[in-house]
Amino acid sequence: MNPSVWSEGMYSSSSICLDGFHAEHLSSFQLDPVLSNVDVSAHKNSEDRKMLSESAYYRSGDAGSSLMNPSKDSTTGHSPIRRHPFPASSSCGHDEWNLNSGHQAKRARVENIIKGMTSSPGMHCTNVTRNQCVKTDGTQEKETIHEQDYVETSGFGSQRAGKQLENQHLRARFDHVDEVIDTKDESPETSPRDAFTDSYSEFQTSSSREYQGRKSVMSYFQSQPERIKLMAEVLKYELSRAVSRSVDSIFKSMPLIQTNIEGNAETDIRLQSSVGEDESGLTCCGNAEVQVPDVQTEALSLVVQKPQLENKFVLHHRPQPPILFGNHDSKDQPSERNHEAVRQHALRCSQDACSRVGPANFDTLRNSIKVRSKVNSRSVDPTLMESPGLPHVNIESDCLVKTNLYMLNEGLTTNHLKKAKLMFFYTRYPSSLVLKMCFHDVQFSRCITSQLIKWFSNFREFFYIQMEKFARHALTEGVSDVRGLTVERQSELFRALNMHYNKANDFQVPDRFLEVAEITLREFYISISIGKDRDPSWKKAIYKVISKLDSDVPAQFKRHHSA
DNA sequence: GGCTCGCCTG
DNA sequence: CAGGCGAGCC
Repeated sequence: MNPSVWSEGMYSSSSICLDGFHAEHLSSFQLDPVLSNVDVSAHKNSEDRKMLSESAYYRSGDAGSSLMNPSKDSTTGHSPIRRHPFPASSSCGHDEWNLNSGHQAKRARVENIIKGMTSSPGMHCTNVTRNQCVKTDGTQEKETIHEQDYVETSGFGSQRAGKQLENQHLRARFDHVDEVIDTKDESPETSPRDAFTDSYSEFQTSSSREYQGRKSVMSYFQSQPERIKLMAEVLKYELSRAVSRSVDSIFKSMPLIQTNIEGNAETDIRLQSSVGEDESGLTCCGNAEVQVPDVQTEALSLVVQKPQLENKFVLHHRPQPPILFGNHDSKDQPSERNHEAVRQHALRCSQDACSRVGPANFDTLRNSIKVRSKVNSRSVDPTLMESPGLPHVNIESDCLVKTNLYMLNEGLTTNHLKKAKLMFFYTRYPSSLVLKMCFHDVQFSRCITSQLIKWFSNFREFFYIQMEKFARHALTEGVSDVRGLTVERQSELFRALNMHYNKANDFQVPDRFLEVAEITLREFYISISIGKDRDPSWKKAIYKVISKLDSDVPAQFKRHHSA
């Protein structure tokens, strides 16, 4: 029997043309490893479903607030502690805020503001439009600033010009807030909100009779302690803004967590949709190597970037370096260090924010995050920014959730396994460095490393078993010339290997792997043919030969900023 | 002693 | 594929 005929004719009867598949792959290759895989939509859809369900879990607030905030009312979804002096059903208490309610209620509210207890988290002001309820609690806070302004301006009367300057300062500071207040359906006589809205205009046009009427009532608050409280409010607002900016800086650097921490379905959807609009074409990790028109498959791009998918980190990223704090030189920055930096920074920031901001400013912080999400989602519909059904999410829980979302995978996934199998086509004995390079999204530990090593051990085991089996089979078939032992894409041996390591058959197996397989087959054939297999350790020599045939793992498998 | 490897087993 | 085990290496 002709050995060359043996290798092909014996095993190629039902072979498939993988080269044809390869060409097909090339035609469908796209740059984006995560989003361009239209041909694997079925697979991706299942992942998306998982993502959506998991993100919905976060959005529901159950993950953050219910578990983490035992004080939350499980039936209403809102905190049972309602610090706002007015019930939500009264449109922020407008009806109660009348002249007859007296000064005590106002004082109580102002004192609450100063104490940072300005709002009930779940309250939604129904009589406001545009941006007011975007930041439900934050707006509430700003609204109270207007109340303060009104108090001050109403108390101004014919008094000091310095007080006027003070109010003008406040006017300029909160000028952008003025436009958010709607005064519909409320008469100026009975609506304190209207009074607040118009306070400055009334202040400037002191001929307003309504204003004059309120002035006499509000003059109660013109005392020095009230001014101090007013300034305290300003300081509190500044602190809130500073905290918000701090948090924003985190999310600018790590936008991928915005979707999940927000708990806002609209935001989530918009972020998802904006992904497709992102002209940068980069994933959150900014994988540059995927833009190299290398010969690889969609399956590879799926597997390589799959951890992001599994972690619901599907958001795109602007061109700036993704996750660097302090050091903006992304070159030669180990990904592990970047991730660790993110974790540490997020932890510090979140802990810092949680410890510094008062209970009221937690809400401001939360709303700042909320708005930031909208900003990044591009086409922002202000109406979507109102989320009446949005359950109150305990900001402290948010802090923990956010921090956890920064974490790396602490376990290997099935996609890591798929990736490892594809890597086996290049390296049978990967070093720990290569493993860390290729699985940079995994928090390496002894356990993880051992598992990866074990995987490749299992891969080798299967590989060598197949080699021995086919070598013995060739011997029984009477193959006498080792040169006739070849491994080609049509051969049964390759099909068995391909089925094991590349079950989906959508990865272009490198030719080098065929060469290595052929060498291995011949090594086994020779050893068996000369009786070396009687030595219990006869395979060791073969292993030693094969271990020297490893190739470099392509850049697609490695971290994005590795050379 | 810790680690890796291969073999065996489930 | 993972766990257990022993061998070998450093």
